[in-house]
Amino acid sequence: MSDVEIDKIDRKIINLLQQNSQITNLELADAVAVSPPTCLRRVRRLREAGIIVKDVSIVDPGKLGTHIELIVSVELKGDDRVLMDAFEKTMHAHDCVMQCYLVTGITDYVLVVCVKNMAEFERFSRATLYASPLVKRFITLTVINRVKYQTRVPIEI
Amino acid sequence: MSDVEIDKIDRKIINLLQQNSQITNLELADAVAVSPPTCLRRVRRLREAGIIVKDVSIVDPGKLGTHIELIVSVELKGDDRVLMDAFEKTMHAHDCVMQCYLVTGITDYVLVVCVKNMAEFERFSRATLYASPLVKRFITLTVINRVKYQTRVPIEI
DNA sequence: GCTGAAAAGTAAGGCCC
DNA sequence: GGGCCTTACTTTTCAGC
Repeated sequence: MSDVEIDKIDRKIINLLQQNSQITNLELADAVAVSPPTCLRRVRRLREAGIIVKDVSIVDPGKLGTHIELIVSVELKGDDRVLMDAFEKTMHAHDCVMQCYLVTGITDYVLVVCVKNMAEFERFSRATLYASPLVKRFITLTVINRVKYQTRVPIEI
Repeated sequence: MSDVEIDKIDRKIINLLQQNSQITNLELADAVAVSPPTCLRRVRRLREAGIIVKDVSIVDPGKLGTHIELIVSVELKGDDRVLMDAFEKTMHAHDCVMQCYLVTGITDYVLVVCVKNMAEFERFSRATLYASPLVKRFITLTVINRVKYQTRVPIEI
């Protein structure tokens, strides 16, 4: 949790691991010009500091049968933090909610939802959005095409 | 590219790798109850088929100094596919665009943008949104809190 | 033909400098 | 922070079902 010093080499390591976490420690060490043990120590430090959260495989949902992506804009009735916590907990509980953002502007929450079919979305919206005393209304946008999807956070060297 | 048969074991493998791609082949093989070589062959097949696209480290942007996330809703003037292709190319070219979705509904594109500060967003919007002959108007929502961020696509076993 | 078993190659991770 | 060595995982080859 405590702030950790991040130097140029660390940033290079983060950038490379964000693009390919399968890279071997030897290749990584070579790319950032330090010895393998040093590189390993740095990577471990970044993990322990919670800067590198986890390593995951990215899957192409289009190759896995039918799936629909939706973007839902949720407008709230009020700003009761207790109700909002409950709402956020519900979002965490539902696997189909890929992303959930609390925002300022013309709406309050923006969700990215991934479902197998509209029946599943119907069930989800009934269970969470219609059911919530906090939700005033919501607007659903259907994703035609996921033009860009990048997990990499831009980091300046 | 060609469609590949995906059975229950493959789906289990995908689910596990989506949660942790650092798992060893031995652990993975054990978890899905096949031998390590068989497991390795299956993982390789999933990669070659483009189902597993890549492996990445997930970083906590909050731990890397200042950063602002924005959600931009872009409304177009028309639906000229040539201009849209140009717009999408621009989105790919800009590192700060984390996600870009083409959608149906009250808007046309939804972007998730990550910048260091508002000056950077200003530059980005001038270079891409204001500059585009295709963009009618856009609405910017500032992310207060990234409530949920999941890369895992839900897969039924 | 696909799966599991054993062996060889290779990288990770600890220890000392 | 870098070099060496042990350990363990990956990965190929081969035999069996």
